[in-house]
This record gives sequence, C-alpha cells and structure tokens, in this order.
Amino acid sequence: MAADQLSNTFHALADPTRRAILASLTTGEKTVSQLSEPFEMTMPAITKHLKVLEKANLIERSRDAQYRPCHLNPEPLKHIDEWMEQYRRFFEASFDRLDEYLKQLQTKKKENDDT
Amino acid sequence: MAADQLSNTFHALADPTRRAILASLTTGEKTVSQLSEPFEMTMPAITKHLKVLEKANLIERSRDAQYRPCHLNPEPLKHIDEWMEQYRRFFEASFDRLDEYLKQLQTKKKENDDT
DNA sequence: CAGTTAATTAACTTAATAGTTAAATATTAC
DNA sequence: GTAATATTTAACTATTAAGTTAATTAACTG
Repeated sequence: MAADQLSNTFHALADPTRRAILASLTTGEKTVSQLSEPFEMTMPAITKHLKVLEKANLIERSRDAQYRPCHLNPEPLKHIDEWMEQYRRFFEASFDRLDEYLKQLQTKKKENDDT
Repeated sequence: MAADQLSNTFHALADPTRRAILASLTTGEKTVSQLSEPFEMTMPAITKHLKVLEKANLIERSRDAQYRPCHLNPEPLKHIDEWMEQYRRFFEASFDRLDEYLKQLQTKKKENDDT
C-alpha cells in the first residue's frame, strides 16, 4: 500500500466491513466486542480491520479496564472531501449545493427547537 | 476485492498513480500514451491501472484509430460524495457550506462575465 | 491466586495487487 | 503486404490483504 495518507484513507474505506464500523461509531464510542457483534467474522479479523482504520487515522483508541474503546476521527474524511473539490463541478450543479445547505439549516433548526 | 461499487471506487482511488490519472483527465480526453507520460512506469502497468479505473466506472474508453482515448466519468465520485454526507457534520460547520456555495456562485459569475 | 472476559498476536492459507518483460493484436501509412 | 505506432495480453515475481485457529496478554472478580 502506498505510504501517503490519502491512499491509506481510501484503502481503509474500500471495505464494507470497515465502512460499517465507521458508521457504527457515528453514534459514539464502542468496544471491539460491540463493533464485532453485527459481523459473521472472528474477533482477530475485526482487530485487523481496526488496525487498518487506525493506520488511516480514521479511529482513535483508549483504554477502559479490559476494554479498548474506539471513537471516530473525522479528520481524514475532511481531506477526502477537500480532494473531491476538484471534481465537484463534474457531477454537481451549484444549486444542489444550496439545496443541501438549506436542508442542513433546517436540520439544525429542528435540533435547536428540540432542546 | 469486495464486489460492491462503493468499495471498487474507494479501492481505485487508493493509489496515487490512479488519482493522478483522474486529475489528468479533468482537462479532457487523453490517450494511454499521453496518460502514461508523467510516470516512470511501463505501459502495461498503466493499462492495468486503467482497468481498475474502468472497473470502478471512473473512466470510459473509446476507439480512435490505434488510440484508445479515456475520459472521466464523475458518477462514482458523486456516490462517494453522497456517502460522505453522513460524516459531514463531524468535520464541517454548516456555514463552511455556505462559504463554499458563495465561492462557487462567484466563479460562475466570472465565467458568465467572460463569455 | 484461580478463573473469566476482552482483546491482541502469531502462524498460517488463499487470493489479489502492482509491477516487470516479452509476445500479440489492431490500426494506419506506405 | 510490410512496416510502424498504440495498446493489450500472457506469464511471471514479490508484496499485501483478508480471513482462519490457537496461543498470549491485560485487567477485573470472587
């Protein structure tokens, strides 16, 4: 695998199990057992996937008793988003961007209304 | 490699040579020789990279005499952008999105002024 | 300290990647 | 039809990836 960080990140994302793990971490920290629960795969396999995600800097780990909780680090995704910028004009009209922004504002508004 | 399209796309992007090829295609169609020119790599190696990009549907090819020109297909990048949506809130404040939209509007305006 | 739970490491297998060189194919140009 | 150019395919090598089972480490629990 190429040593550059963008390649590491894309490589880490090129596997459905790893993407599912990331998605699972959007709701907060999880232990390895919790993360492995949805998959028909042994724990060592999950450990390896976590190593790939960690190498790509997409997750960070801590220690809590026997547990090694993981949490999401979104930074590398931001870099992908920035890399994508040079291609946006090829697949996206500028007004779609506004649409999206307005949708986000509405979501924010609802969140604020709720609290 | 996993069979799903998103995995194929991420895999194709996980190599600096392939990303450089894509970037090169943003300025228009190129032949294989033209694409291989910047790289210290044999033609068959480039052919293989093109096959990976083609499998990911990131490029399309035609025939022009001996040449097999390639052009960019941005569709899979759009899918990545959509996939990314679930993570944007983790790395991006909503006003960044507005900033970007306004920048795009300015660019469009300039383009229109020029023509 | 003995036992249990959580997670990792080691050793191994199988398949896929990324590159090479040499040969083959397709098209044009004379 | 022969030669030249552009590109691909074949055959091979070395490395990495993704999974397994079995053994090990780390920390808690009684």
